[in-house]
Order: sequence, then C-alpha cells, then structure tokens
Amino acid sequence: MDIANTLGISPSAVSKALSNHPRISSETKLAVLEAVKMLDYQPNSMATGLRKGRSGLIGMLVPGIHYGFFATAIKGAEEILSQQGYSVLIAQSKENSAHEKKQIEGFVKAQVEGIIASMAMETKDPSFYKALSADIPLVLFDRTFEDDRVSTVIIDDFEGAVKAVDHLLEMGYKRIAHLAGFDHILPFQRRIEGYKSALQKHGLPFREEYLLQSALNKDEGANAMQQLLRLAEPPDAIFAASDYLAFGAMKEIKIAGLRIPEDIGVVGFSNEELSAQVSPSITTIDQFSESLGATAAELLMEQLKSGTTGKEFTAQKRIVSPRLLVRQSSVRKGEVPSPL
Amino acid sequence: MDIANTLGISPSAVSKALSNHPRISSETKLAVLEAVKMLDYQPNSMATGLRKGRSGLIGMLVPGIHYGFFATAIKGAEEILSQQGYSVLIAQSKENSAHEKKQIEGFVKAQVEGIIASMAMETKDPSFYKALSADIPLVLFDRTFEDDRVSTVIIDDFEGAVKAVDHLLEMGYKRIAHLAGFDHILPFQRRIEGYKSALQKHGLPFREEYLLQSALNKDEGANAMQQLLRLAEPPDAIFAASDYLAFGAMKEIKIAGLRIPEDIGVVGFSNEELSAQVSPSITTIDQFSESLGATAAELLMEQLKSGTTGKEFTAQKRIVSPRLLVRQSSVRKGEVPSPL
DNA sequence: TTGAAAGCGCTAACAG
DNA sequence: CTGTTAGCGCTTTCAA
Repeated sequence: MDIANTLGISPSAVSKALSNHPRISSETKLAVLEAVKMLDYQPNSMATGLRKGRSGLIGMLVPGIHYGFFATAIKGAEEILSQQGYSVLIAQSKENSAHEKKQIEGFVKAQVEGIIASMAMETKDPSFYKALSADIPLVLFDRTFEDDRVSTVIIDDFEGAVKAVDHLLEMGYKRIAHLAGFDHILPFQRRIEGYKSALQKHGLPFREEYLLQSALNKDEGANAMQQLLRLAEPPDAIFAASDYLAFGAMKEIKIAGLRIPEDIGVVGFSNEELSAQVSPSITTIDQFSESLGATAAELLMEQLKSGTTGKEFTAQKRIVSPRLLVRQSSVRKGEVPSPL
Repeated sequence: MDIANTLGISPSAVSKALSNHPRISSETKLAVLEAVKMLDYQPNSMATGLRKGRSGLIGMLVPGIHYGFFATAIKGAEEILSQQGYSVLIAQSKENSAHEKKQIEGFVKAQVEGIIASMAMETKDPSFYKALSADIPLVLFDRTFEDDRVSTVIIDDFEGAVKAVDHLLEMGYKRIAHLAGFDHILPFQRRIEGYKSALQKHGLPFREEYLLQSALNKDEGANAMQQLLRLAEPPDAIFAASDYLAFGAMKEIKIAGLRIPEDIGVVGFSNEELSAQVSPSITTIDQFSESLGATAAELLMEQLKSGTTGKEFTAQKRIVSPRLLVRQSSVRKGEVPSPL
C-alpha cells in the first residue's frame, strides 16, 4: 500500500483510517487523509472486492437499450443504484434467448451482486431465470413470467386497459375495438382481459370481430384499421395496445375521410414520445417506465440488504398503476384535455 | 480452488488447463474441463483481475440514457465491447458537471480499463477530461472539445449542413433559412458554418434575418417560424438543426395556410424517430448514432491494445460522414423520395 | 509435465 | 491505539 509506505505506517492502520474504524488515533487518521489527497489515491476495488466478497456491481439486462421504454427504465434504475454506491453493468439480449443467457453468464463472471432483467421476446422457457434467482438476487421487470420464487415489477396492464376503455365510454363512444398485441406475452394478454372486463362492466357485448392481434407497429395498425372499417358496423373508437398501432390506425381513419376524435376516438398505450407530437395528439396510457426501473432497483436493494437469496427467500411482487393521459384523439365536444 | 481439490491436483495445473497453457497434458486438461462443467465453475473475475491488473470493465458516460441518440450510441458501443469480452458500466451526467465528475470517479474506483464519454452540456471547462486521459484510455464522442491529446469521434456536422442546403437548392428552393442551435456547442456551430458555406458556394447571400438560434424543441421551432413568416420576404425553405425544430416550424407553416413541400421545403437534423412518422415525413440528416457509438468503442479497443496512454500517445480523431435522408417535406413536383 | 511458492491490494483478527 | 499476520482466488515464475 502506497500510503502506508509514504507515511511509514502499517497498511492496516491506513485501512482503518479510511474506513473510519474506531480503533485509530485521529492523528494518524488525519495524516492518512492528507496523504490520500496528496497521492490522489484510489482504493483498488478489485482487491477490496476480493477480500470482502463483494463487487459493488449490479447487472441490468434489457432486450435493447435503444427502445425508449427500456432506456428510460435503465435511467430510473441507474439513479437509484449509483446513489446506493453500486456500479451498473448493462447488457442487451437483442430479444434472443441464447444471447440473453450468455450476457447473464457475463454478469455472473463479473461477480455482480444482483441482476435486474426484462426477458427477451423469444424466451418462452423461464427455467433459466428460476435457477439463476436461486444463486443471485434477481428482479424481473415488465417482461416477466409467473413464478412465486422470482421478484417482479410490472405495471397493471389490466387496470391500464380498463382506464382506457372507461375513458372512451365516458367520452360517449359506443363501439370500442381493441388493436391488441399477441397474447402469449403476458402484458398484452392482460390488456385484452382488461378490455373485455371493462366492456362487461358497462354491460356492453364483446365482439370477436373487434379484437385484432398483431405486432406493435404502424403498418399493422393501419392493416387492422382497414379491416375494421370494412365491417358492416365499424367501431367508433379504438383502444390500441401500443401508440404505434394507434398511430397507424389514425392514418387509415384519415384516409377513409373520417375525423378524429369526432367520428372515431383513439387511445394508445405506452406514452411514446410520438404520441404527444402528432396531430391530433394521442390519448395514451403512461407506463411510468422510469419509476418502473427505479422500483426494480429499490426492490433489488432491499433483497440485497436482507441478505436473502437462497431457500428462505420470499419473492416480492410490485405492481405499478399506470396513468391515463388524455389528449386530443379521444375528446370530442367541449371537453378540455389535460395538458401534455 | 475448488476444482483443484476435487481432482486432487494443484491450482496452478487448473489455471494452466483453463488458459490453454502449452505446458499441460491434454489428459489433465480434459479432466479439468469436465470438472468445470460438473461444478458449474465460474472463475472469480475479481481475483483474476487483481492478479492480472485488469478488470475487464469499460465505463461509458452519457448525459442521459433516455435520449434516443445516446441510447442508440450505447447500443452500438455495447455490442462491440461485449464482443471483445469487456463488460460495460453505464453512468449518466444529467448534463451536470459535478455529477459528471463524480460518475467518472466511480469508474476509476471500479478500475475500468477505459472510458467512453460524451460531455455534459454544462461542462465548459474540459481540463478534467484532459487530466483523465493521461491516466486512462479515453474516447470522447459527439460532445467533445478541441484538444489533440484526446481521442474523439464525431460526425461531420459541417458536411451534414452542406448536404441539407445543397439538397434544398437542387429541389429548386431559393431562400433558405436556418433554425440553428446555440453556437457555443461545437456541432451547432459547425452546422451554421456549413449552412453559410453552402450558400456561398452557390453564390447566394447570407441573410442575418434568416439565421435564428434557439433551444432544440418544437415550441422554439414554432416561434422561430412565426418570426420568419413575418419578414417582408419570408424564406421558401427551412434547414433546421434538429428534427424537433423542423417539426415545430412545420406546425406553424400549416397554420399560416402554406403547404409543405409545395410552398416551403423543410429539412431537419438527427433522424429522430418522429421525423419518419409525421405527415409529411421530414427530410433529415442521419447521424448514424449507433455506428458512432461502435466507432468510439473500436477506437478505445485500439488504444487499449496498443497500450498507449501516457506521454507517447497520439490521439485519434474519427469523423463519420452523415447521410441525407430524403423524405416528403422537401420534394416537390414529380421527384421521388428514396424509401424510408 | 506438474507443483510449490509468492504475491496482486486489501481487510479482519489478533497480538503487542 | 497500532502493527503483524494471514488469506480472499487467481496466475506466474521457478524448481522438481
């Protein structure tokens, strides 16, 4: 230890001085602190880590960093984690199971103390994560699976769908169609359930022809909308499982010469940046992606502190309520949409 | 070492087996590899790192992960880095100099082998980075400063601006205004220079009243456009330093009852997701943010391999050419915009 | 070809 | 209150 040599004292004295150990004279402590400044000393975290059995690293795995949703979630998590003195390792699965596994192994090799992850779309078999969570504190967010041994943070997609449909009904729309995602992904399944449940609650029938599943992009939204407009009795409102679907549908509605929101109301999902910018702006469900990430980080911190990983561990489930953002695409007559 | 005990051989034998050392019998090697599988052994990277003086960690600092541009750059860098066997630490400066410094110190403490960074908007004094680059291989990207001791990766903003203006002139527009960013930020300064240079090249005068600096958002774009439309001789085309500015300007143009691209042509900058989606779609300059990140990572890898950090080191400068994406907002008459 | 020994920088236990 | 010692898990001489 450099400092020890410079001052002619023992390394352990230095160590104590730096860790504010009680058994040290304030004299030596001061001398050490000064030397630290002089030499611009940085403790070697690998040595400390090796000795203490702690790396100070948390791994965060997402399908892709460039997805707005995940980028924001990372932002939220990073803030909490770095605040708690952890460094954050980032990796992407690229929606690919094999790659996902490899990246997680990288985390393990780097000796991360905990992992926050969102599953790849491709990953149907979650047993890998189950096994992992027995070894390392793990929190899954957004893309999760059902298992009471794994901690998860998700938004309440059911509630989000209900809020969307309720809102459309309040605005006076009667025939609400749902442009859905594929129901083998849990969140989309829940949105479909919420949609049906809200209809039922209001005594409205569920019509098979008003539910269309597809990938979440603009073109699929346009296709689906075309189909709907061809129906004998087309819907007068659209609840889409994604803002991109909603946006594509809106294009098609305009092409058909119909007006939004006068003739057809539209509500999206996710609060993509896009939805506030286009005209008319799109009413949507905000998923609070940043606080979703932050919540996942907090949950992980709790698990780390309680030191429970193995057998005795009780998984935590956190469900964040989504929020309805009313914009122009769903408000007719003199109603005033809330700002932003 | 677990494996050594299990097999009743020495740790050094195991080490050699795992690192493919020549001085080892293939017999023992096989035995070791088998045991590795059996015990699901993971070498402790902190121990290895401590011994070898390498952490396998690269730090990447950006103003904010949620900015589309930086998220994509991270994606690009992460791919290269993880492919090379490095793990990537992420941190955000939040545009704040003090925070930026703290995060970098975190990297140093974590013993990163190299750093990729983009400066906080607030950071006017780059001496901190100069000092840092003497200690640790450093590559700055996008938000950089001029110094021949620091490696940088940027796009050629001047060229991007020239391409934009050239294109507008080719499309037959005559009076081109520039909605600029603030010129104390290098990229925006360069775009202004490129704008002026392109005008000059074509023998057109530079008009003071056609250059408006502002923050890069929709509202500022709208404001600026209002001002321009009030001129005795308003411009017939807009080159905006950001797609958001362009988008705001387009709103205002429509409000004024003018048509895009027939009456006024518009070109933006950055290829934000938005610009492909809105109607009319916005012609823009693509910054290749993903390959910008990847290039920064590659440059860093080169520096690490050449082992040059201290005195003898020659900084590298990489300049990526941007690309013009022609869309609807700038193409009148029968011209065909390229797809996407 | 293998093993013994030393040590990377740090901390925790114990002895002084 | 301070120093000595041992060892975290690994790699690298060097000697066997």
